[in-house]
Amino acid sequence: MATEVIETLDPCCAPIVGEAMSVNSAVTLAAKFKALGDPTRLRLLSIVAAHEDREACVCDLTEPVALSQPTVSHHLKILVDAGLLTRSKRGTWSFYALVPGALDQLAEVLRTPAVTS
Amino acid sequence: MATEVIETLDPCCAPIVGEAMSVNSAVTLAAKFKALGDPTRLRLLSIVAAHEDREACVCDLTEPVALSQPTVSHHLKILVDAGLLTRSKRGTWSFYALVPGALDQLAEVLRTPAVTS
DNA sequence: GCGGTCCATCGACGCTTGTCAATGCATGGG
DNA sequence: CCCATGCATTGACAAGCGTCGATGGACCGC
Repeated sequence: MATEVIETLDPCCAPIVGEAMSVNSAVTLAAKFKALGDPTRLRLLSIVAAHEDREACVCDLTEPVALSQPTVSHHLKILVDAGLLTRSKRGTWSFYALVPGALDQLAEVLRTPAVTS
Repeated sequence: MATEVIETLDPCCAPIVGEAMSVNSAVTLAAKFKALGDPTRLRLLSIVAAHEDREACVCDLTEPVALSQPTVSHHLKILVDAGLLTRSKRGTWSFYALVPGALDQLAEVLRTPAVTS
C-alpha cells in the first residue's frame, strides 16, 4: 500500500493548456486531482475550511459526512498524502487543516492562458 | 454502464473554501476532478490544447500516449462526459477540442478567497 | 460495389478504491 | 492503575477503473 507522500517539488506545474505535458507532471498532477475526485473528500475539505479556526478533528467530521470513523480517517489520509491537508496531533485529537495555497496552485494549473479563439 | 453526460447546471459551483459544500455540488464537482485524476487524460487534454487549431483526432493521440486506440477512445469519452472536451465528427475523423471555459470554471472553484489567516 | 481507414463499442482481465467491523495504540481523568 | 476517549491501522469485500484484443459500423477512394 503506497503510503508515500506525494512530492511537491515543482511549486507550480506548467499549465495543462500551453504545451504538451510531460509524463511526470501528469502523474504528479493526476494524483492531486484524483484526491479531489471523490465527493466525500471534497466535502471534508469544505467542512474543514468552513470550520472555526479553519481546522477540525475527526470527531467533527464523521457526523457531517455520515460515514464511519475509519472511512473518514482513510479519506483524510489521502488528502494529507496529496498535500492538500495537514495533520497536527494535540492531545488525543488530530486536527486537520488546509495546506495554504495548495488549492490555489491547482487552480493556477487549470487556468487557460487567454485563448482568444 | 453509465453513459449519461454529467450535468453542467450550475455554471460555477460555490468555491470549496467558503461554506460547507452541499452533497450534490460535491458529487458534480468530484466527477469532473475524477476525470482529471488520471495521467493519461491530463496528457490528452494537454496534447489536444497544444495541437494546431486546438483540436485533434484520435489518430493524433494514440501515438503520443503510447496506448491502444480503444483505450484512448475510452479516455476521451470520459473527458467528453465530464464536459471538458467536445467531439465533432468530420468525415471519418473524430475531432476533440477543449470546452471553452470548462477548466477555468474548475479553477475558480479551487481558488481560496483570500484567507488572511 | 469493395477494400481500406478511422473510430466506437464489447467482453474480459487484473488492479485499485470506498466502505465497514474489528483491533490496536496513545492520551488523559478518576 | 484502570478505564474511557479519539484516532489509525488492518483485513475483507464489492464495486469501479484502466487496459487490451476483437468486433462492427461509418465513411472514402477506386
